[in-house]
Amino acid sequence: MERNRSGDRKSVSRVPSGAAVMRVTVTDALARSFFQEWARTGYSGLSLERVARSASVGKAALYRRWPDKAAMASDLLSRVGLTITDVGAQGSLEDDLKAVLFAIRRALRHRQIKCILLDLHAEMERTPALERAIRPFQHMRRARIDGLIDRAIARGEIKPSIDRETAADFIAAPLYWRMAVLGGRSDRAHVEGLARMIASALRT
Amino acid sequence: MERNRSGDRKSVSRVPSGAAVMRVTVTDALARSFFQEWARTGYSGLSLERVARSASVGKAALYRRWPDKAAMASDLLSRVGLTITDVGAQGSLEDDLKAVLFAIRRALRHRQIKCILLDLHAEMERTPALERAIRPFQHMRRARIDGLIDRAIARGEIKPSIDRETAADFIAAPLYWRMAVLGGRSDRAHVEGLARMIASALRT
DNA sequence: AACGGATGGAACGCGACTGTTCCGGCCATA
DNA sequence: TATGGCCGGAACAGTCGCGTTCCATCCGTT
Repeated sequence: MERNRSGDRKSVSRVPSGAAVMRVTVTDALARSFFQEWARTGYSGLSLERVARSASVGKAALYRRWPDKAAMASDLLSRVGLTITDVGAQGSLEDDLKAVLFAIRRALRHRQIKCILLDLHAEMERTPALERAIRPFQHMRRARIDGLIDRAIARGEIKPSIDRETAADFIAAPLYWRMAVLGGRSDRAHVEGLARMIASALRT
Repeated sequence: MERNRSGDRKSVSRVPSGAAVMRVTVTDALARSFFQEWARTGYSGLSLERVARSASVGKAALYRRWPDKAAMASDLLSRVGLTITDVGAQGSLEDDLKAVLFAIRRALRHRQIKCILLDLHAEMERTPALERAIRPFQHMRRARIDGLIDRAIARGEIKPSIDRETAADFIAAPLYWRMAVLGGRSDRAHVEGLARMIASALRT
């Protein structure tokens, strides 16, 4: 085998390409393929070579942007973080809970997000870089739930002495468990029942 | 390179081995190494070659027992299932809950079990064989929780109209979320608070 | 209009894992 | 006591991904 050097007869036709500036379309295609492959194969089975191939992009273009898998994951995750929108304050604890739960449900309904989250939680134990990348998300979620609890305390709906950490666990966990871990569904009635039960737990 | 066939001079010393019956010690060593490696590298990064190596066992001995990774995982998981013991009925809903929660906590305290569970939940989405292997566990857990709920209904502590599925989610999820997903701790007081809050939610 | 760095594509050397096959040696069972 | 078939070890061919390097081409910027 020989390199395809000048002087060789053109072995196969080549598609034109290139410009003096990184093209956003290439970066976006790589990001899309990265998440798609992540959901399909899991993080540890994720091959950057395949990512580039499925994005119809040269491998060199990928490695010019990110040095390795962990850096790529961290960078892409941090970008997604920026697009998260807050849910406003509703009138009561139960309505606040419903708003948060519906937001969680909206995310977990996407099979891709569900798979990546499950995989991420498993991989964090082994790849500290991922844990660092995901921390901002956890803080954001925590802050939102703290706000929710503050409002409920101000309204007198729950006691100020509540263990906020455990309260936060109660809000996120059952829906995640049902949708992500068990792979079940969650309709409107389920979310409303959940909100009622969580509210009852928090009032304890 | 040549095979090490009869007639060659002994190239290196070889440790004696072999018998006409599969040795349980070999099977056990493979099982131990399998779970150890699983926790370390995750299912998809799990190499049977490494499993055999770390068990100090020939690769052939492994492949003589199981045809591939999925079969090995299914078989070993089903064996572990047999060792699960039931927790007896306590006097009240809250005490029943505490018993179940302490059992869950005991399991999740082992880093190895925690890692494997997280990984399993992520991998089930991709490897149907694992889903099939784990189903008996889910049924077992479900049956136990159904029993707990039946007793509480009989005592009049909760309504017979309760959504048992959601109730089961409430029992398992918060502790799993805290210990496995977030990597946090759970002391005795936490479990007791959890039991109180879950009981309150179930009574809704 | 000219520049220069990005582009798709191809290949490289390396290392790892897979599933299989062979061997001589050994020992639990019948 | 005889022996069948398991044992560790080693090698195999094949596949795959890694991270790098080269090329000729192209086109957004200045």
